[in-house]
Amino acid sequence: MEKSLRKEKEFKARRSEILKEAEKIFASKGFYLTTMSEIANASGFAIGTLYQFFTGKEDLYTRMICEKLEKMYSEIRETVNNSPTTAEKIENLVSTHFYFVENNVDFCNLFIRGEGATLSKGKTILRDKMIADYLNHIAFIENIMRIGIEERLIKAVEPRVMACVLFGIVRVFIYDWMLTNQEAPLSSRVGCALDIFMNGVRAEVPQC
Amino acid sequence: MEKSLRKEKEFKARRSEILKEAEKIFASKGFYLTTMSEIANASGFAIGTLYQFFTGKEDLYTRMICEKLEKMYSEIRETVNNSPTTAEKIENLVSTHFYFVENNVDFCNLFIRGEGATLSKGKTILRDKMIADYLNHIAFIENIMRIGIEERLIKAVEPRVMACVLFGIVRVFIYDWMLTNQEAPLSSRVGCALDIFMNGVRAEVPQC
Amino acid sequence: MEKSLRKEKEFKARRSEILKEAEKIFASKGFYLTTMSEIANASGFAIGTLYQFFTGKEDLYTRMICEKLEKMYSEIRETVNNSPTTAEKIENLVSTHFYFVENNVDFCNLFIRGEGATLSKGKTILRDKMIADYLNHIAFIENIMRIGIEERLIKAVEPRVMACVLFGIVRVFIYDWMLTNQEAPLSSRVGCALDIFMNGVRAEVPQC
Amino acid sequence: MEKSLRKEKEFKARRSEILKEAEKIFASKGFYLTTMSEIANASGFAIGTLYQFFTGKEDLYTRMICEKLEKMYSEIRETVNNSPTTAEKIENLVSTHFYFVENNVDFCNLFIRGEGATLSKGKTILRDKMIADYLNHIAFIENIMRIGIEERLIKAVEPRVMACVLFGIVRVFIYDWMLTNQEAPLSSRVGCALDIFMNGVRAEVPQC
DNA sequence: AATGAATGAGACTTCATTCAT
DNA sequence: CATGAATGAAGTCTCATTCAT
Repeated sequence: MEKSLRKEKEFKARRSEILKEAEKIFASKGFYLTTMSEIANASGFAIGTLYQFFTGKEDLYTRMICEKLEKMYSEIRETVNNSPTTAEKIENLVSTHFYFVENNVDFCNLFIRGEGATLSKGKTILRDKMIADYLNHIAFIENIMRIGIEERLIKAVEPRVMACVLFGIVRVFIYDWMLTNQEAPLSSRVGCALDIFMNGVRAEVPQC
Repeated sequence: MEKSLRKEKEFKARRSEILKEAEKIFASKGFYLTTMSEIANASGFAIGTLYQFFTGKEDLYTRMICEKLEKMYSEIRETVNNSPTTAEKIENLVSTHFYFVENNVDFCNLFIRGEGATLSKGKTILRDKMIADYLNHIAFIENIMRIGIEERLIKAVEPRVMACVLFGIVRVFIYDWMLTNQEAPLSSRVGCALDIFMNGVRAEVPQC
Repeated sequence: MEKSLRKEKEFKARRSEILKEAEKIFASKGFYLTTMSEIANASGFAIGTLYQFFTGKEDLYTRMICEKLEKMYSEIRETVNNSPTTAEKIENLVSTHFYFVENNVDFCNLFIRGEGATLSKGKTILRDKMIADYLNHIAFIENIMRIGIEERLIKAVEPRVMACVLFGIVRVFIYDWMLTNQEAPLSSRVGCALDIFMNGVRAEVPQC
Repeated sequence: MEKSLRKEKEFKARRSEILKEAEKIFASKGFYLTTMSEIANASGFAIGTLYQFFTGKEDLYTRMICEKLEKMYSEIRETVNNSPTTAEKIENLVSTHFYFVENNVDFCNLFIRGEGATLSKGKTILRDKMIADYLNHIAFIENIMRIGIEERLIKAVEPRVMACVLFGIVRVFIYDWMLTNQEAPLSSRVGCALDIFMNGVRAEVPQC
């Protein structure tokens, strides 16, 4: 019992180690230019050993992406759900996302690269998963919008559209930050992003 | 003279034919799962013939992407530059982009897939080109924002940020439309997108 | 009649032009790394035109070699046959050979490279031809040796062996000269080569 | 330790097996007409396995040639160096060379064929190596000549020239033997070759 | 007769996966 | 359970040759 417990633990530790190293290499070269042999080398295991943790290269890649995305989304959700007011929820939706990106630059590079929509011939598992994740996340934001509308914080237009816009703004800030590699941390842009989202860019019409 | 002219024309026509078919296949399977043999088959040429038009698979892919992007950006710019007012410029910036996407769904799929940032081992030509294109486009939008600020149409915050946001909104509308494949045409969302960009999502605070 | 004569002449001139250029390229890169396209370019004809003069790449190569070798051997033979004494025959056998090499360095490179023994799968035409040429030449020298023996200029050992040795000495002088690219002309070594051939290297035993 | 030793040994055995089979095929068809697939078949390995021992076809070919030449030259040198007198050194220089040829007919065919001076486009590694080997060997013989001169066995003309001549004689005997495929073993010609080298072909002038 | 674009067979090489040790 | 050598399918690209113009 104890023995099997330790084994279980060791197994997970090794698996994590592999995923960690794989992430770096995949991030720098993409799925196709990364070889199993490289991952084996980097993680200190033999090639054959990788196949005890994953059914193949594609599985390794897919799980790496999925587990990391899972982590990101759950972090965002948890923080948002724990925020008392809607305004704070919205703010944390953005700031947690930014925070994750800052701490996982390599991983996020994969998405700028964007690879992986279709890996092997027939399968679109990863593509489907990523679309599902997107739709899920949009639905999650949409819900917040809906609450905001009820609370009269947000105007009563299609909440889904607003959710998309917010997500689009988040994504473009990330994209721009990763490409331009600014000195300022991404998280310093939260206020800026939210201001435009909330108030738009139109100049204030002077009130009588 | 006449003869060489016709040859020139035929050459371009064949090259276009290849690019057209390659676009479809690349769009459906990505760079790596697409084979030269498939492109040859689809375009009705022998494999060797492809190499008279392009130096290799990578060249074929790169040129296909670049030429199409060139076309998109020039269309957008032309329309925008011909628009008399800033408001119209902004509107056309969005609508022309949407229009292009609607007419080039296959091609745009490549970007959802996002592949191609790094193709061969050392080269990042395509990646660099795409980043340059992005920065160029942002600069172009930024300029419009700047004019808008002078005209007091747009509020006086960093124009580059507003440019990014506008681009992000455009992109997320495209992304969402391509994933959900709505019945409504993408171009029907222009107004909606612009409204949020201009006015934000905040509920109107009732003025006393 | 006159017309066909001019045509005939033009045909030969073009053919020669092709062979001349082909020789240079083959000499610098060998048979396999030389392409028909290169030869076409260098000789100023279209690829297709080459096939009006030769049945293919192999034929072009084979004829180039054969005709040049033919020229060399006939030059040697003519000079030798016109030499009055056996001593002069032997001297000219060497000097004419050296002279040819000096004037056809490119061509001779092909033999240092030595390529061409077997070109296409089943055929050994060139190999056979070159072996035949070798044996012919040896027989020719052998005959001179035989005469020398009769004249008591040369000692009465197997004339074929002496022929081989003479040929071997000629060849090694050529080889060495081409590799070391000495400033001194190859022909300046004739005396030296012949001295060893005639007298050997043994120190003179002082006669009582 | 013991294990890795056995592995090392097995590795070398396999590598040798491949080289041995490759030698035969290369010898019969030359570098370009030999395919990796043939070598794989002949040696009983899969194509991919060849690439665990050699970086490519060219490497395989180059190493095969170089290692064999190395063997030949070291055999010759060892025997010569162990010979007490200069006369014996010279004799063994020839006889060991002949002996090697008799036992490596296939390999030596490659040199009659002579291929390999230039393999791939830019590289002349093999060519350079072979030239270096030639010059080395000539220098080695030259040294023996020099000693012979000191000992008054050999006459005092340029030792390098005599070295070349001796090498040329060796080579032409080999060449002739391989082409005519005589029943008599090559090694039976040592005396004959040396006699001409030492004494020349001139008829003895009858001493008073 | 001259052209040179098109052809496509076939070579080399890579690398995910397996399996005997 | 770990290992890593062996496998071989499959992809890219070259280039001699053909043939319509």
